[in-house]
Amino acid sequence: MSFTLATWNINSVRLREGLVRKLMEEEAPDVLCLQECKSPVEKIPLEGFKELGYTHMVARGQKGYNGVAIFSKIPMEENCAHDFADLGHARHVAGTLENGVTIHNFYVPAGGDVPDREVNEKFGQKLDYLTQMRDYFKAEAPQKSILVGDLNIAPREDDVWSHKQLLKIVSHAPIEVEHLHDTMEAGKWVDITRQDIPEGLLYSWWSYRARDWDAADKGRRLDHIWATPDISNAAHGSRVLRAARGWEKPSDHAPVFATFDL
DNA sequence: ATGGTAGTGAAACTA
Repeated sequence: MSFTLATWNINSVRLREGLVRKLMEEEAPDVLCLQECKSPVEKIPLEGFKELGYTHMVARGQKGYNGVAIFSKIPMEENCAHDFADLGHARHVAGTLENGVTIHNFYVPAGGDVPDREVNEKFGQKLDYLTQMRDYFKAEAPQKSILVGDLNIAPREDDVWSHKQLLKIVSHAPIEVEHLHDTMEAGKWVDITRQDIPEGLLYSWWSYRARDWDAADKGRRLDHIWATPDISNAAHGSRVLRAARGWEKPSDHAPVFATFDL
């Protein structure tokens, strides 16, 4: 079977229910992973999504902040949910599809403004979160698994509009990129987006604060799709739906897609 | 060096 998966930081699933439905109707991924739902699970507007065929959901939520959800047209059961770094935040949930593929959906802490844990507690929490992710995947090698989400790190030079100017900016600082690579290695994860699109500038996020995000194009690739080696060669068709950043009342993130032929 | 915008929820926090 073949299935298409998308990951999108929606920045409020209730405010942007209409945009989620638009994506479901126009792009129709089999599985849609959302981050920053900013909603308790019981207030997620399920009905409209169900009508479009997304009859399965696993989610974790809280009031006002964070929140992750996976919507699927394919039968899916909850696998697990972890509170890495013990922040008490809804930042991870995992589901297993009926084909045996497990999907981990993450919203990694943004990490505040200063890339130094000595002066910025939030940056320390981000590094600790990544370290615990690493240890979790090192303890038991994930198999037939996909990891997606807003990882809040743009690891490569061509994942940002200016490598040089962002070296001291949280999301592209060397220490956090190192932590992300450690997490990747621990689970033998393959970066599917860059497997499919190995060359060139590629972004999934553009700040709300830019005067003209499209013309300025000062983006970063913060949203990722990874897979374990046993299914990584089944992946193809990766893309970023940049157009969604230009929709009315948009999220500051664009959805990222990949297709798996299994 | 600063401020620019957005969401939640009704001030201050987070991004």
